[in-house]
Amino acid sequence: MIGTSVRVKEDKLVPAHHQALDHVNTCLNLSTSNSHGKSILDDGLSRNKENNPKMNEMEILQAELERKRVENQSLKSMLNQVNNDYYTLQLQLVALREDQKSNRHGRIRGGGGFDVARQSFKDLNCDNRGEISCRSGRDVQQESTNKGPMIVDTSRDVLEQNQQNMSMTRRKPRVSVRTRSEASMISDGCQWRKYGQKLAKGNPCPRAYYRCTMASTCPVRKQVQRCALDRTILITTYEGNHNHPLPSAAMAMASTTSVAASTFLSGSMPSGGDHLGLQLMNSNALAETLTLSASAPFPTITLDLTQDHALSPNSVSIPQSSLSNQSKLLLGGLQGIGPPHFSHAQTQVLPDTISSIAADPNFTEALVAALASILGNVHGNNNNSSNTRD
DNA sequence: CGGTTTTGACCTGCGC
DNA sequence: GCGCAGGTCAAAACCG
Ligand SMILES: [Zn+2]
Repeated sequence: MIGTSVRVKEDKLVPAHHQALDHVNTCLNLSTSNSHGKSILDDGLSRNKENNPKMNEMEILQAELERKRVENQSLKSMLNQVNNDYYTLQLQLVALREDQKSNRHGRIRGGGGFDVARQSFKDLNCDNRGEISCRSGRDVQQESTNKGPMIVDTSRDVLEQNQQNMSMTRRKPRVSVRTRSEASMISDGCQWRKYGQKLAKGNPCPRAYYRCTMASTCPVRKQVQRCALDRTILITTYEGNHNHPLPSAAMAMASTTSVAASTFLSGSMPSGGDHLGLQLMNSNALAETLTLSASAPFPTITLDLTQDHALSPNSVSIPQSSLSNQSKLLLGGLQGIGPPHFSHAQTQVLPDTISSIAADPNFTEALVAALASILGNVHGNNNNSSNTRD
């Protein structure tokens, strides 16, 4: 049982993060396990040298197997750690850049000055790392949207930001994923607890509300609802960023939603309107449609994974030049084509850090892995341990 | 028995 | 102010 789940996780992990694995390999000291394996190997050699060459060979293979197993385990834990760190750093980088930019251009951006990068940064602060102490009680506010401020910090800056957060609470970006699925919920690696269900107007299918239970203070929520027009389509909407370490299985989706939200909030929406859509092809020739919308009550990024194989890359409906850099960054990552190229006109807007993230193949891999896991869940079986009764 | 789901009540924002 | 709709709470039921 445990072995099975580990193997599944491993299969998902390795192709998605082989770059990270390479990186791990360079710094991982495997000498302990290697020498250990070798000593076993030598013992076997000395004992069975004359008697049975086949036995000898078998022991060699067994020792080799054992060594690989130990190596594999340490690599896995290492990879898990690297993934966690990577996700954390990624959030911090995006948020930090966003923070600097907003400091430069004044606190409130025109159009949609969403504050989630900063929020995710503070989410990280209330993580189990205590070295950053500038927490302002954001998650309290985010949790209790309508219950008034519960912060005692009297610093003017903090209060000002709190007020801004209050005004922005209703504008938290969301990342919506449309998938074809018979199951009640796509499995994204996280643990969720259902806390409500509503019949939304205009949709006979009820909308379910879930909250992340991997940490008691985690602000992440998601809504799951079937499409009214096509009930085979499952719409999963994520909101917020995890403030705790994630299992590798959940890392892909969390990274994608987090980066997508950060992408969206980082401003630079096309000036022509508050809604755009485009279609893209990833390396597996599966078509997705990405929609950014700021006109909805909540700014929402919709990732449409319901259209199979039929779309042409020519169907991009919006010229790339009208996209924000970060949008292109995300799309480039989703397509698995490596770092995107940016026009000179927009290079100024692009933070170096974002660029370096984009240039990191791990980033691309993570995004592609998210899609792969989603698609795997949709096209494969959709069993989710926490929702077997629906 | 602890965690999760169910479900009616409640809260809040918004349009009229 | 009122009604509506979306979202959340929390007690009870359920489950392993
Ligand atoms: Zn979480």
